[in-house]
Amino acid sequence: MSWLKTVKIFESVIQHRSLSAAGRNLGLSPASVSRHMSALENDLGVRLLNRTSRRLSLTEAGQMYFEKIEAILAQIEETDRSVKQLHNAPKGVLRLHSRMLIGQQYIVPAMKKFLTKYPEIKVDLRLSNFPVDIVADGVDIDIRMGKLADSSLVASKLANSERLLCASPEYLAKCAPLETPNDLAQHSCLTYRLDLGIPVWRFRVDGQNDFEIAVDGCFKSDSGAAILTAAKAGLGIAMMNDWSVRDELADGQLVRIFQGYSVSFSEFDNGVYAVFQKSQHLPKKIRLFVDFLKAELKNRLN
Amino acid sequence: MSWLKTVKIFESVIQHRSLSAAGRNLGLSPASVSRHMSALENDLGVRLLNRTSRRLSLTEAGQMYFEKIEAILAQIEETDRSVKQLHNAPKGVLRLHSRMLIGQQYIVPAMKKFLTKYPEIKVDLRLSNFPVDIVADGVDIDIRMGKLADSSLVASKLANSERLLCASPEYLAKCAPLETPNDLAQHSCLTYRLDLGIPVWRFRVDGQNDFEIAVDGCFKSDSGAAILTAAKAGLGIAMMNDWSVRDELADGQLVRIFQGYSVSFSEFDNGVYAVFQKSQHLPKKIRLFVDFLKAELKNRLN
DNA sequence: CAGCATCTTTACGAAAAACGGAAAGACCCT
DNA sequence: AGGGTCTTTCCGTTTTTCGTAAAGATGCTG
Repeated sequence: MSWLKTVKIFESVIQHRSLSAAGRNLGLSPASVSRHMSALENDLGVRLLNRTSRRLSLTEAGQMYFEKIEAILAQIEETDRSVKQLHNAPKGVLRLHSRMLIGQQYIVPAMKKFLTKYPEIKVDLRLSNFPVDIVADGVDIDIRMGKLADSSLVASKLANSERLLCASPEYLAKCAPLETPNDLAQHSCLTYRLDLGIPVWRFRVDGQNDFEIAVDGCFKSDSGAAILTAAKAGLGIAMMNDWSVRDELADGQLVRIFQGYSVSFSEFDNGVYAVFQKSQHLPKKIRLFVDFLKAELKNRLN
Repeated sequence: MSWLKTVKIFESVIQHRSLSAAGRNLGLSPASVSRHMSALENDLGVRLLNRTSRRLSLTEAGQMYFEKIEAILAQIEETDRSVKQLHNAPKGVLRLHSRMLIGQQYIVPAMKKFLTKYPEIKVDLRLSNFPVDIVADGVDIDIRMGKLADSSLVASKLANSERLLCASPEYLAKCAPLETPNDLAQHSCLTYRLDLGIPVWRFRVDGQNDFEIAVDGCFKSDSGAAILTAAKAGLGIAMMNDWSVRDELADGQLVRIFQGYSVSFSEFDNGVYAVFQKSQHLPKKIRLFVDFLKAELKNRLN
C-alpha cells in the first residue's frame, strides 16, 4: 500500500468523522477507504479508529498517530516545496569550473554583476587547465573551448573565438624573418605543456588545405597567463585566443603574425562553450548563468 | 508510486552510490530502481541525482532532499514504534465506566492495587446508572450486568452474581406476613426508577416456572446505594445484587427473604461483565484490566 | 416496532501499477 | 579497440488496487 496515500486518507477520515464521507471527498469508494484504514491498522498492529456503522471516533493510539502524522506530513510538504523552489528560484550554490585564463579575464570580472543581480546565488569557482568530470566532481557548469562529444552533456556556445599567433615588437625586430609558417622552425615558440609529445601547430588556408608544423622554443607552460607574459617579454611567438590578447594587440605590446591563416592546436572550433548536464529539470541558476555569460561575452568579445 | 518505498530506495541508492547496487541490496531490478528515481524526480520537478553509467552523485537538490527526508523517515519510524508500544506496553489512559454501586464497592477499592502494579496506566472512571455508548464516548471498558446482544462488542464475564430480596429485621418484624411472592403486593417494595412503566419483579422456581409480580412502594431511586440505605432504614423490601449486601446480611442489618426463588428484573443472568470493543489489536491495558478485575472479583465475591 | 436510510466490511471481477528480463546506449578500464 | 558494468527504455507478466455489489449493523422516524 502507498503509505502516503493511506495516511492522507486517514487524515480525511478523521476530518470528516466517517469513512464514506472521506471517500466521497477524495473520490474513492467506501470500500477502498475501509481497506486503507484496515491495512494501516494492521501495519501498526494497533486499532486507530473505533467504528460502528453509525459512529466513528479515535482510539488513544489513533489520536497519538494522528498528531504525529500531521506534523510529519507538514514537513514532507514543506520539503517538497523547498526542493521545488530550489529548482525554480535563482538561489543556492553555483559550482563553476573554467580554464584559468578565461576565468580570470572574463568570468571573475563578470561575477560582481551576476551576484548583484541574483543575491541569493553563491558561486564556487574553480580554475584549472584540465578538464573536470562534471558528474563526479559536482560541477554545475564548466567553461571550455571547443565542442565535445559526450552525449550526456550539453555544450552551449557562449562566444565565437579564434586562435592567433603573436609576438612582441622587440622579438620580431631582432629575429629571423617570418614569411611562411615553415619559418617557425627557426623560432622560439611558446607552447602549452600538454604532454602530447612534440608540440604541433595546425594551419589552414582559405578554409581548407590544413597542414601542421612542429614547433619548439625556450619556454613551455600550462598557464596561458604565463605564456602571455613571456610573449610580452619577448621570449618568442605564442598561440593565443583572440580575446586573451585583445588589449595587447590594441596598444601594440603584441603584434599579430600570419594573419591570413587560421591556426589551432587541434580542431579549428575554438569557440567558448558552457558545458553542463543534460537534464529535464535544469536548475534555474544554471540556465541564468549561462544566459548571463552569453550576453556578457557578446558585449566584451565581439 | 508508493512514496515511502521510493524514498527508501532513494536512501539506499545514495548509500550505495549506485542504482544497481541499491537494487541488489533491496531485491529489486536496476530497471525498477531507475523507474523509482525518475518518478521521484518527476514528482519534485527536480533532478536529484547526477548519474552516468559509471558515476553517481547528488545534486544540490538531492542533497537537501536527502537530509530532510532522512529526518522525516526517522520520525515516521519513531511514530510507528511509539504507537506499537502503546499497544504492547501497559500504559496510557484507561477509560472506565461502571454502574455506581459496583463501581464504588469494588472498582474503586481495587484501583490502588491495579495502579500500583501498572504505574504507567492512568484511569478515568465514570460512574452512572445508564448504559454508555462505548464507541461514541470513547470508553475502553464498561462494567455491566448481564449479557448484551451487540455483536461488535465483547462481554467478558467477571463474576457470577444473583439478585436477592432483602429487608431490615425491623421492617420484617412489624409488616404483614411474607409467605409467597404474591404477598409482596401488600408491601413497600423499593424499586429502581427505570421509567419502564409499572415495576415488575420476576421469580423463578427450580430453574423453571417463571412468573412476574407487579410491585410498588414508598421509595424509588436510580441509585442502588440509596435503595440500600432505604432498606437498612426499614423503608421496605429491596432487590439487590448478592455482592452488594454481603456485609449487611452477614451482620444482620438485612435479612434475605424468599431464598428458594431466583429473582430478577428481567433476565436471570445477572453476572458482572466487562464490555469492550471487539478488536484484533486489543490494547494491552484493556486486557490487563479485565484479567485483573476478574481475579480480584473472584477473590471478593465468591 | 418495523421500515428506511446510511454506514462499515467482505467478496469478486476489472483496471491499473509495478516488476523483471532484454536490449540499447554510455562509459571506464585494461 | 574490446570487455564489463552501468543506466535507461520497452514489453509482457504478475501483483496490487479499485469499484460494484451484497450483507450485516445501527440509528431514526412514523
